[in-house]
Amino acid sequence: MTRISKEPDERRAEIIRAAAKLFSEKGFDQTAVSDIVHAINVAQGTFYYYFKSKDNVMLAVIDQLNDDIIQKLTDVVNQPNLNPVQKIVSLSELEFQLNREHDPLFQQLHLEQNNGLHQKIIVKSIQKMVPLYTKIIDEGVQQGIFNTEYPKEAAELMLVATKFIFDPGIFQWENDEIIQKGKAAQDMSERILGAPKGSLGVNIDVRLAGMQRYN
Amino acid sequence: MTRISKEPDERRAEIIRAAAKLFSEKGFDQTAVSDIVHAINVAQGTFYYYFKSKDNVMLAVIDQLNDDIIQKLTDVVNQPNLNPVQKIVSLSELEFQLNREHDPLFQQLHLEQNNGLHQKIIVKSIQKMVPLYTKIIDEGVQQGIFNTEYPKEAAELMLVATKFIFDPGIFQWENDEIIQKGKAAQDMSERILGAPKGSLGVNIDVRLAGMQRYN
DNA sequence: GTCTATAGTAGGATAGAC
DNA sequence: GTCTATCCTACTATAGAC
Repeated sequence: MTRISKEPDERRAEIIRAAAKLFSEKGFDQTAVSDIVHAINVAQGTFYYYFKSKDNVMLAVIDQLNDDIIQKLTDVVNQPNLNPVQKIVSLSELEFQLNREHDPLFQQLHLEQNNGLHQKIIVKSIQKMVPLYTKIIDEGVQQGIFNTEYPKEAAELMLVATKFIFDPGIFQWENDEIIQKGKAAQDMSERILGAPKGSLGVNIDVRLAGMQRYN
Repeated sequence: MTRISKEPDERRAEIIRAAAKLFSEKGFDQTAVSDIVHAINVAQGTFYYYFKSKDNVMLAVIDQLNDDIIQKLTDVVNQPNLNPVQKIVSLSELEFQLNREHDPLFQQLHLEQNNGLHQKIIVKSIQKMVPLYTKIIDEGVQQGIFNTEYPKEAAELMLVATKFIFDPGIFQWENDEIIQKGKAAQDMSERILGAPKGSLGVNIDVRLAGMQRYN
């Protein structure tokens, strides 16, 4: 085969693009690395020159999508005319709107065999969201709406708990269990943040829906 | 090779034993299924007759160890002469004592490539511990020491958060971060359970150490 | 129902030439 | 940076023996 050299960034992007397409169409497990390289006429070795593993290219694909979402969520946090409670609610609503649960790409991750990859993606997503929630909680504390000595840890705990507990790939619950856990999450969030009982109850349905979906 | 039939349970146990030995000695990834079957002179087909996959036999190995631990923890919960706070502390102390973090078998699970398997094991462990903590919290509520409408969900939230956050295979923290998160965990646990501030602070050092280790 | 022997497939990953 | 060639090993298939 004739050798065609490209700019590293371009080649890398090319691989990601082809991988994303195939993962969506055929599924992650059904797509072999050889499929990806055939699609763009490069050798298997070239793939491994750019990516450590097949999992790794999936991570790159997801990262691109997530960066987009994080940017939009950041805009909400920086809204000057929302109070902290409104911001938390808006964040949940936006997560719900932007959720990719039904994107075939994300469906792949809920399969048992992709647990490891899925976990990495959840952890990355949490790490990006923690600063956003921390900032809101900090504001709330300053304004006397919330009361906690541990804003960052509270954000982490709530994010880790909800992302993992409500992920259908990790725990499987009945519908009534999800409703109960949603109510509990509201109660416990209020306690952790030192917010008045019921204050985070606005739009609880939307928040619940969001919890079950976003990864 | 001559054919030797054994009781299914015996054969199964034999495979688990051999696998545990090899996984400990050579590592999980470095042990091929062919190594396991050679060690006990059975055919590859026999292995797959008893286990669906290599991951699966690792799960069986870990399950055996965990059942042991759960039994001992259950004994603590059933101690009649301990109050709920003492029980929670004792449970943490015992988890610390029995922790297998330094067992080479468990070390394997913290390797990146075994994330999926590791997660399954954590989830299983949480599912077994939730009833224990729920029972303690229920007792505490009845005795007016705790105050929550969601004992089970509180147990789940605390377990999920601590097991995942403090697992070195999932999140990596600096020492000072761990200390800070330990303090936060105490504060948030008290809030979630509706326990007096500082009431869960007994032996915080031991609880912290436990959190970082047990999977 | 339990086990062997054999043969093979699939596909992720790597080494080393160019 | 790219390619060719090859490795490795989890897993499957099967046909038949106890």
